[in-house]
Amino acid sequence: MNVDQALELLKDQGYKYTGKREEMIRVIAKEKRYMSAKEILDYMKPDYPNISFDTIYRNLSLFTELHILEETEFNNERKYRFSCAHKDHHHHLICLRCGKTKHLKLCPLDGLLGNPDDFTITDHKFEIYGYCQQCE
Amino acid sequence: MNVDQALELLKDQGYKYTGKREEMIRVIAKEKRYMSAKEILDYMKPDYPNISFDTIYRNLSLFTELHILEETEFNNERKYRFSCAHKDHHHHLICLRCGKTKHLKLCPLDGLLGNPDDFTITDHKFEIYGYCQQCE
DNA sequence: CTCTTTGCAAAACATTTGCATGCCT
DNA sequence: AGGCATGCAAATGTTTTGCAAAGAG
Repeated sequence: MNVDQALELLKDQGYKYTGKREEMIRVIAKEKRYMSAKEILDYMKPDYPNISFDTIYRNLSLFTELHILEETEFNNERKYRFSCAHKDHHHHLICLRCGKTKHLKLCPLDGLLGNPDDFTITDHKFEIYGYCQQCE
Repeated sequence: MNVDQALELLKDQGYKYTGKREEMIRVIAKEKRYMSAKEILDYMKPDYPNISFDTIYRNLSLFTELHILEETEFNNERKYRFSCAHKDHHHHLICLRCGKTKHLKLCPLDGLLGNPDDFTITDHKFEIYGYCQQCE
């Protein structure tokens, strides 16, 4: 999904266009990495000095609901991190320092032969952590 | 590792034996599932009415450091479980409601052909979430 | 006796909510 | 105009820290 499609989706679902929403999506799309709410806020402060955490959080969860963003946690931080969603199911290598991501086509669930009979699978997480070249 | 080995390890490392530490380890070992700090606290309240979150958290992070416990997060909460006897590298199916786990031999990293050259892998996480028979 | 562990209280921190005002459509 | 979006302030919930008292070796 690109920025324009995301904005289109918002509009289609009856949500309003605001400059803040657009900038939030643009920043996260441009960075191509998992960002914390605080990082996103700091990015927007220059353009919107009064912007508050509420707006960031409210929009982050809206975007996540609409599958515009993906959410994860790592580094034991009680912090959500967000990045742009893609259509295809995929997983990530994630840099523990800067949050940068690399895509991974491999999905380990493909190696499983359907549901175990005593457990209903609803979701899964496969992430590889480490350090990218710049952060090494 | 079993409970006695865990207590032994504590002693060997110069940490003191206390009834609270023992009960914490016993409870988590007995439950065989991921528990939150609050769940552990509630379990111990009857025996130690004055026990506080500080003690729980301080001991949880000590135990995790010593690899007596494993740590993960889901449902937006950090959870801990007793690190079981399995020496082998493994992953889990985890019940999102009760935290119960099932072992999984499959490790997706085995399907990867070594390190990508621009990313140093240090760690990974593969967890399957869903609901166990009782919680369904 | 000495050093660790604990409880208490309060701080730190990320996140959420109520309410009144402001802005998109 | 009408309803969603936002800022402010305050609440929530989890985890952490400083300090003095209690407990283990």
